[in-house]
Amino acid sequence: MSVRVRYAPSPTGSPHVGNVRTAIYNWLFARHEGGTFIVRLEDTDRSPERYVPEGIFDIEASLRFLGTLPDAWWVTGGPDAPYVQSQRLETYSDAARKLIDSGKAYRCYCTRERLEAMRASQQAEGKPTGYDRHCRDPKLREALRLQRLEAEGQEPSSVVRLAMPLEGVTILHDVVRGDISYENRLQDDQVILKSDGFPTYFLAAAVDDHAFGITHIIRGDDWLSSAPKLVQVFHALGWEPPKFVHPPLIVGPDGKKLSKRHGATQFAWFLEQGYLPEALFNFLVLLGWSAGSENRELFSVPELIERFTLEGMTQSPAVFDYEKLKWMNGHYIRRSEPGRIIGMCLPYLRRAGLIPDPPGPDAKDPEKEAYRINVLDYARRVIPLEIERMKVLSEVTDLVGFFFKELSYPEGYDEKAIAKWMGVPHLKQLLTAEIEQFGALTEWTAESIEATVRSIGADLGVKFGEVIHPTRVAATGQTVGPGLFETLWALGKERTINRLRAVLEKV
RNA sequence: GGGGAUAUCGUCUAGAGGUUAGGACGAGGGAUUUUCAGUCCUUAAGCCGGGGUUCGAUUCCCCGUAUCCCUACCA
Repeated sequence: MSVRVRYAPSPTGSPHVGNVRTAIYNWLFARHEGGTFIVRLEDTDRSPERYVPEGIFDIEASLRFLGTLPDAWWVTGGPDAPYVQSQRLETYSDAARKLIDSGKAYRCYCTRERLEAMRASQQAEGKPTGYDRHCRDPKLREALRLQRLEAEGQEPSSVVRLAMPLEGVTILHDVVRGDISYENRLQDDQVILKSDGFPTYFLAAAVDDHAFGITHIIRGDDWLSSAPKLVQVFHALGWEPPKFVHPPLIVGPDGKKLSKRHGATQFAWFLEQGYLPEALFNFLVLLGWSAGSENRELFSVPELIERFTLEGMTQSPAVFDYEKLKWMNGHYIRRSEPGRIIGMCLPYLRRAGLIPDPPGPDAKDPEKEAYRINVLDYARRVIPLEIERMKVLSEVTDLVGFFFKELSYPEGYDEKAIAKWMGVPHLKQLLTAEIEQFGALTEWTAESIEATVRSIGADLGVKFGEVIHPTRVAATGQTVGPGLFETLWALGKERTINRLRAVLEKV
């Protein structure tokens, strides 16, 4: 039977990177096996604090960004549509009814108050917490129902609970962890249908996984403990559960499940910061999976599809190392087509106010032309010089800022840079000579600039560094940056001379 | 309190009875060079503890310890 896997996110906002990784694993496995990758929305939790309807767009965006497109989902539909659980409520209530009829589940009329009191006393006595199965007894259940009926004057609300077997064990066959057994008597009579008519995860997942013909459930390790309940729902419904695959959790530096406390974890943040899809993809895959003895960590997506097997899954939690991600992102930035990086950088420059917004579609041609020459061409000349220094795209604004900002000495100049180089004795002579000789250059190239600067240095009788550094500071306001000559070239003759002149006037 | 899982450099990991315990990020040093970055070379850094099994355990088993996860009308 061919592999069918699913990614089942909930719309709670921008996806957590852990979920993104789960999506990647499912997608890779499906692609490696030539199987089917299904994405369905688990929107059965309607409580306002957790239900974020717009989250669905973030989920879609994350899948598109990474290129892990499903074979079937709510966007394109598919043979098992709909792929949104809130649109399948009848299926779940049918299943619940079937379970009640067969005695595998029962209605529970316990109030939240009773449940809370029960839990409180269990905790106070140091006893294991869990539902006391009060309503599993038909007599007690009916008594409670009548009591509430009388008090409330109408049929009381109820939930449906799974009647867990009271004996025996549930064996979970986990592909990465082997067989795990759980004692049934320790499992709760889980609520499977809520009083609002929505199913809980356990019912909905079992029903849908069965309906979709899912063969492997690949999901985070945080689901491992509750897996026997899911398995029991399958059994109760008379179905064979899929195979389970529980990759390890992604944790923070403190070893706890990665969350906001550890820094940004949401997909949207990585997008804003300027992480490349291939870097995120590559990095996330390696958090819980390894290509074995290959001793490599840089893989293209096709290479990963080729290599991705469940045997490569690791089993201990992985700390999310932002530094390593940055390194990898820098690596991919450097290996990208510069044009692509430039295009991705422009929005950051615009947002930082370094370059203006492009003229609208109905702008006049001369205006468009001016924008192309003054803004785009300049950006295209300047950004490539900083590409090897970028770890994330958003850094571009700091990196190329000096190219765009208006500098007026000492405004905009780095203090330490001034202290170090704007007081050297030969400064005025140097700047004067540069302004004059640069002005006379007919060809403004890195080579011609270098030749000019070198000869000025020789005339002044100072070491190369003694002319390089002051020149850089005068022209850029800082001590770091790309090679001086390409920097001046990119800056342009006019801008360079203007800046040098402004400095000369003030020192 | 109960249950489950996990345990190799600081971090991600390779290893599947005998290895100089390998690679990567990060850190240190060096080279290149006009700075930074990059690139190249290089150094330090690890098998949780205790019992077994075995001629021999990082590796297999048990116990302990530690950590994490679950323990909701959330997923």
